[in-house]
Amino acid sequence: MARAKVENKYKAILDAAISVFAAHGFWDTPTSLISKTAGVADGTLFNYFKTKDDLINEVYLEIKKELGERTLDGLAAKDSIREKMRHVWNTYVDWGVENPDKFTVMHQIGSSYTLDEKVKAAAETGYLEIQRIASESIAKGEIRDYPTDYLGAMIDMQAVMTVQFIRQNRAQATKYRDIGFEILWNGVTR
Amino acid sequence: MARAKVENKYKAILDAAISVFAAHGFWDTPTSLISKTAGVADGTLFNYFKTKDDLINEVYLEIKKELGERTLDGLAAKDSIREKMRHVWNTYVDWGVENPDKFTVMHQIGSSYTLDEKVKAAAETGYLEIQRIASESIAKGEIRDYPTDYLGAMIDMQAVMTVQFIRQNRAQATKYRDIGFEILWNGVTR
Amino acid sequence: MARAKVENKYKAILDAAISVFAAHGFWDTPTSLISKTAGVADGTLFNYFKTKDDLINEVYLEIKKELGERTLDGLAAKDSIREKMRHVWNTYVDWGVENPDKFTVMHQIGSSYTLDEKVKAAAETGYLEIQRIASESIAKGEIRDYPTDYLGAMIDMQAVMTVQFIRQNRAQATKYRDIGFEILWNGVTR
Amino acid sequence: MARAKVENKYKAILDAAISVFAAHGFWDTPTSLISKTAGVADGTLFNYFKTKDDLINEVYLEIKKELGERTLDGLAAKDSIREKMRHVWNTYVDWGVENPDKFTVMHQIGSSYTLDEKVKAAAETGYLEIQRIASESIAKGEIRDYPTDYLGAMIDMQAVMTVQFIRQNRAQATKYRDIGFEILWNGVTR
DNA sequence: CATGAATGAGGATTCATTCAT
DNA sequence: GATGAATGAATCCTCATTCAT
Repeated sequence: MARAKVENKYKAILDAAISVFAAHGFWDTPTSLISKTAGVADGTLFNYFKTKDDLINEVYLEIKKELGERTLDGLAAKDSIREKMRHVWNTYVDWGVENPDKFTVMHQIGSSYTLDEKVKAAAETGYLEIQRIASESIAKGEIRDYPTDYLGAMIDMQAVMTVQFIRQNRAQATKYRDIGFEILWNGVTR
Repeated sequence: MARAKVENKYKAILDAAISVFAAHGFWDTPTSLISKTAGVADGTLFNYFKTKDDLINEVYLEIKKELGERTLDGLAAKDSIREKMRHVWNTYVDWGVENPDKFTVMHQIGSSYTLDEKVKAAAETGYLEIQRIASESIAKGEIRDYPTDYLGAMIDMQAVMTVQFIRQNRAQATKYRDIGFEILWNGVTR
Repeated sequence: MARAKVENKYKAILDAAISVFAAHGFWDTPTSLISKTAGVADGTLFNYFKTKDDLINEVYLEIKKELGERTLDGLAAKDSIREKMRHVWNTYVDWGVENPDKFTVMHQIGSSYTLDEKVKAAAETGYLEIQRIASESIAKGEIRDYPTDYLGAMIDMQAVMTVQFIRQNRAQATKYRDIGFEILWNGVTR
Repeated sequence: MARAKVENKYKAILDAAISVFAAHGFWDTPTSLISKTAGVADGTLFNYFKTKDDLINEVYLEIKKELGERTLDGLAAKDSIREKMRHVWNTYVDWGVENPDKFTVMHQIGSSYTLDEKVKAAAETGYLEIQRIASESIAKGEIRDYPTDYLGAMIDMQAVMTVQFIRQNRAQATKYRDIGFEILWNGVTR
């Protein structure tokens, strides 16, 4: 029970951070606002995260992990490379649309913050399987022979953009999602 | 010292800001570091930019303007849509590689800072011609019928990524630049 | 240090403010001087008062409250209007002589600072009883029919002046106090 | 002509200072606002007044001088002490009502600023004649034997208060002016 | 004399972090 | 572990004053 309470607080702080980071940007969000939002005392935050930088890194990692797991889920069941890629793409985009705060914060941190090397590495792990699949397909000649990390980054960016467009125009969600995939697919196959 | 080197100082501060923003991120760069780097007194910065926010906006606008002009230069001389697109792509990527600080800062601000609406609008103006060309080509059936702002954003993101890769691997500059264009072109045409 | 000497610190800051305000004027007293005088850290002041303006308002209110209570104390026991007025006058003047800093600061703020409307209103409350007594006496024809707020302001100003004179000449304290009252009484009755 | 221009600027700065001091208080009026209001360059102000403190002292002195002269004007023609006092009172109050800015600034500076001793002394000179008349009357037994500086200060304060009331209620100007005098007269005579 | 850009000390306020309870 | 008052370094910005033109 005591343990549960602790876990709750850790989670509460993380969630609060995501929510206020999304609203104000991590760099001008006071830790006190995070603790207030989480319903804990100012000092408590520092029992769970040594520094604010620690918290930022942790937030990033947590989001990445969630997204990674979600993306992998059901991936193995897909047969063709096209279906696999479609699966990855759809989960990514859908998750971004459903979790606007996490999505925003993930990219905000990713593009404007110098993450710990360890965290950066850990964040990648969830995506190794996808890289592996890509390599395999390249070997089979199914997709063009581009560096797999370049391909990974490309999917990422394309998704960011697509989600942003959908958010401004929810009605067109499916349309934008399909366009995005089409471009991607056409771009990488021959 | 009345009439002095006014224009110089404005420029000096702007350049200093770009350089230190690139190194530390705009949100934790003290204005005092900017003025020191620019070789002016702390207070002087505020003679040229009312607030730090003003400076950030101005930095963004200035960079966008430079890039816009550069991209347009020579564009009209190109005949086919493919050549035009190639021209835009190459100048963008080359500029990004040659101006790493400006490139970094532009995207850092663009993705993590809420710009003034006026600045946002002004920043677009340099890119209207490109949008116009895209529309024209879509009408002619040369490229697929995707929203032009979506296409614009895509080129932007693809370029960001490409520049980042090239910077980590200067030797492969041309290769990455070509791959990027190929993906783009294949993605957008049929 | 959680629960610590909270009340003490609030009081310490308030007292320090009064003391340094009296010496330098509230408008060119740095908050840092106040905190130093109070024996707390610079930042601590802002835990108790949101802004310097807040502190100024609070200082004013606190002084007014103290004076108001002091004036009321024993007032009801006096029978005639003359005795009541004499009581008010004496306490006011005596308090001013005994508390030169509070007296100075109260009038400095009162005459050169735009107080919060709320504070202004709150500051009045302690003096309503006096106004009531004045009204009553006017009704009974004991004192002339002048607006009561005008009468109130008059007593105030007369007291300020009297206290200033006494402070420059402590030996004549009683004499000035009596003269002041005499003028007042003669001015207001027929 | 050159001379005239200079005089104009001196006057312009002084007037500008009075106007903005009245609006914001002298202690948070930047000298740059004064020069802008006066229509001169920032630096020009310091050609006429060595420091801001100098300017404040000068402003005070100028106002006092004007009021002193105005009060004296026509005073000698009055016969009785009552008429003389009435004259002084009326001119003072009327001037205060007609010149709200000067009036405000004069008392703001007088009550919240440490004036140069020289200026303080110079400011008194215009009022010596009034003090002399008071002494004379006391000697003749026409008014009570109170210290003349005390009497002077009293008139001053009473006037401040009266003017403030009139300003909030212009319609009652004459009424308040008369009440004020009545109280004063009753207070000082027997 | 007039100008106004340049200066930099000073000042209010914020906020990550600590630590006694 | 939880708390939240205390801290003080750090930061943005202001403004009186100077001085080269």
